Amino acid sequence: MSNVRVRFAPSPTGMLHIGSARTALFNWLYARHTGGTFILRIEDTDAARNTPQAVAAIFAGLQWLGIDWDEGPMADGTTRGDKGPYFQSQRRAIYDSYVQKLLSSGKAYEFEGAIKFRTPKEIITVPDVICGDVQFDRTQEADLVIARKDGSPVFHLTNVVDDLEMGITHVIRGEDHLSNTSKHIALFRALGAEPPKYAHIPLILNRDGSKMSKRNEGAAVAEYPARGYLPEAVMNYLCLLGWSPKDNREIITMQEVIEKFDLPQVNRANARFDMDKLFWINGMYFSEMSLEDTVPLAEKILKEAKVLPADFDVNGEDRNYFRAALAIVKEKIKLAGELPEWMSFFFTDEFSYEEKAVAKVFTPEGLKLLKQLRDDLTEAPFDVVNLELRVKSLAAALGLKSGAFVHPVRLAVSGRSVGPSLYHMLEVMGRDRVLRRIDKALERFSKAQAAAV
RNA sequence: GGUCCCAUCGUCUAGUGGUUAGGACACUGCCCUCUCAAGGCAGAUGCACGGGUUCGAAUCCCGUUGGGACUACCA
Repeated sequence: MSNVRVRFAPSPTGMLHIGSARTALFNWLYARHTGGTFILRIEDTDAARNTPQAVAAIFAGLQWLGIDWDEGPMADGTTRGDKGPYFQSQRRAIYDSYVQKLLSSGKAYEFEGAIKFRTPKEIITVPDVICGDVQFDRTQEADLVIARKDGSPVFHLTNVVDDLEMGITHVIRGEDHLSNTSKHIALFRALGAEPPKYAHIPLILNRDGSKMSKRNEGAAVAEYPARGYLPEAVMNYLCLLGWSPKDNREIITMQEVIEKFDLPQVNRANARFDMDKLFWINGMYFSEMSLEDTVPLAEKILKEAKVLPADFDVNGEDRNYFRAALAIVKEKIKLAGELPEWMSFFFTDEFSYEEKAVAKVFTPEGLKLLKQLRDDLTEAPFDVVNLELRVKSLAAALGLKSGAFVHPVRLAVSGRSVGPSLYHMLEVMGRDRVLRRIDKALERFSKAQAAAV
């Protein structure tokens, strides 16, 4: 156990921003790397934004990502740590006493009802672990308001007081706070305390370089589980924004990152969020995930998409069918969010047919071949090996490529031109379902063609 | 406007004076193939610009340009 104490201090805004999550991640990594303590503190002094739901969004986001904290409020309402309370809204008396202290030492004064900090007019150097020494000329700066007319303390004061009271050793936060830091250092000094070490990490921008605000796509952590992303993938991707294992690897376990992570190696340039790369990383994790681990995830997503009825029991009588279908689809996709689109036809005969594919595949010739194959499928064993054998020998006998049969069948049984491996799909669906769907397609599209002629 | 930060392929990055500037995503072509993925192979694309320093600069310095942050009695 080292004496490192770092904190993540979000304010409840109704969502956990992906950039905030990355800040939390880097604090967490540093704490775990050094064997220090990771603290969660809720900066909820803005009463307007402070709702239980907004705080819950922070807990939910961190928990989903797998970022745990050693001190602070827990999601179940309990508190860990002896430096609390960890909600700023409950620390008013502490702030008041510090304001008083500054007032009585003459370092603050009343101004039209508010309290101003007599900012030292000097050049202050911020020794930043990531950015190096950064100088701020405060000789011309106006004094800083630390308490409003109504007596409530402002951010700069509460932030400094809490970091001081909670024994924070390293402040790891977004670069947007770099220019605030000279004020914070001045406050620490006025309070007779040594400022913590500072590490300002680069910001995450949109793909086009603009600021990622809460309304932008991908800004809210909650979007990721909703879209079927895996927390391990999001964490892995976030680590790669502003930090690198430096050995040309993209996929890396949190255990390894914890071992290698350190502050001086963090990049100084802002990074842009690339959803394509996250998608790819997610695919890497998704393909490594066991089928059984995928089941609950698939169940949730398929039920939300109404592909499965709400009372569908994944361990009930359709257990094997569900798993078999999931297994052959899983290896074709990168994201659980693709599951509804890829699996809906397994569970209903009432699907639509891709129009372009119909025009291309259900030609008179295509339907003739489909009929021929259908009649060939009634007797032979209905398994992958035999199915493939039947299709290939049938095609060979006619001097055709197997695709001549494959495409019409795929379209007939799924309505799609793309999907899982056909022979596996047929085996999973079973003879009855397959024949039924082929007959249905045959009837419908033969009639349509007769009518067209 | 002022202050501060930043600048290697489209994007994320490796690189700390001497490299054919490496990897990954995305992109293109080919192979494989029942489609789509995966996989394999090949390819295109980059040191923002201009000055220095140096025998030698992506690497160090200055300037320009561009991007970002801050500039609240918000956090």
